[in-house]
Amino acid sequence: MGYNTKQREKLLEYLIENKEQHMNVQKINSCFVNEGINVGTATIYRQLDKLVEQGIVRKYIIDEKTGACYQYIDSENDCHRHFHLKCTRCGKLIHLTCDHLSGLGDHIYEHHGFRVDPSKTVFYGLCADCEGAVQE
Amino acid sequence: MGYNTKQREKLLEYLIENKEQHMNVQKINSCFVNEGINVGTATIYRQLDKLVEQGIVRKYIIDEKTGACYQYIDSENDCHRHFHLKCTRCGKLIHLTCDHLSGLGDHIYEHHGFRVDPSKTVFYGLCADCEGAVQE
DNA sequence: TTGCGTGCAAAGGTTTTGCATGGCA
DNA sequence: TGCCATGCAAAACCTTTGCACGCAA
Repeated sequence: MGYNTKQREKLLEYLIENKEQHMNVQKINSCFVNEGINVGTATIYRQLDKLVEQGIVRKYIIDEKTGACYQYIDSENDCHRHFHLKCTRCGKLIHLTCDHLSGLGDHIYEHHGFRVDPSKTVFYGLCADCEGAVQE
Repeated sequence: MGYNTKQREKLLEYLIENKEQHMNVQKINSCFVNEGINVGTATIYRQLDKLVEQGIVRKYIIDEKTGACYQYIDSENDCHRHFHLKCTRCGKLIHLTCDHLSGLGDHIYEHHGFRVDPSKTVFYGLCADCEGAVQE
């Protein structure tokens, strides 16, 4: 399982504190800098890889430009069917909870033989605010 | 709509010729080199951006490491009404017309106030063939 | 003590940008 | 002619890697 270094602890602690949001390496890095914690970027990447492999953290590919995002998997209310909605106008990212879309992946798999990967799939469209703005 | 330069024509021609598969900038570039056509990489990126914006080409993020892929949108299919499944392994694009899914957009709109645009939304995952191949 | 983890810097890759030139309309 | 498009090179960006050192167990 690997050593339990203080860098790993700090990283995990930070991800748990921010488990409602997506974090990328940039955010993590600047937070550590602000708090005076010195953790090399390479270490962050290497530890994140391990955390993902161990099933503790989930990695999302939402936007090629901002890089990969990471999120702690809260075992109490985690959902593998967690999808994302991204507004093409304002760029807002909305997390869609599993209750509403549960069964979507199953349906596509059972009826169409396709195994959807929610960590890569993003629904594009207009959020409520932007749809109103466009129609005016 | 912009000028109709010979670089743009060559690029579009090439994408149409290969409309069954997705192409990345590297492939496009080396093909042009082989044919003795000189088109700068920056131009390819800039033209692809425009083609995507104009709805002529669709852009895919399959894998963060290999970079973006592009594919001509075949206008014979009515791609505004159905969803698309993209296999991250073989690149196959599946046009999914399904009653069960057509209610999906309505559901998301009614419950989350988000207007999904099916022509821009792609489900990433593994097709039946590739899922079988991976498991072996 | 053993060997994994770390930090730094350099390298890897894709994509973007600045600027002078070229070409479409 | 006016302005957008192009080409080249440099830069920006995220991510990975090599290597010597440090630290957990």
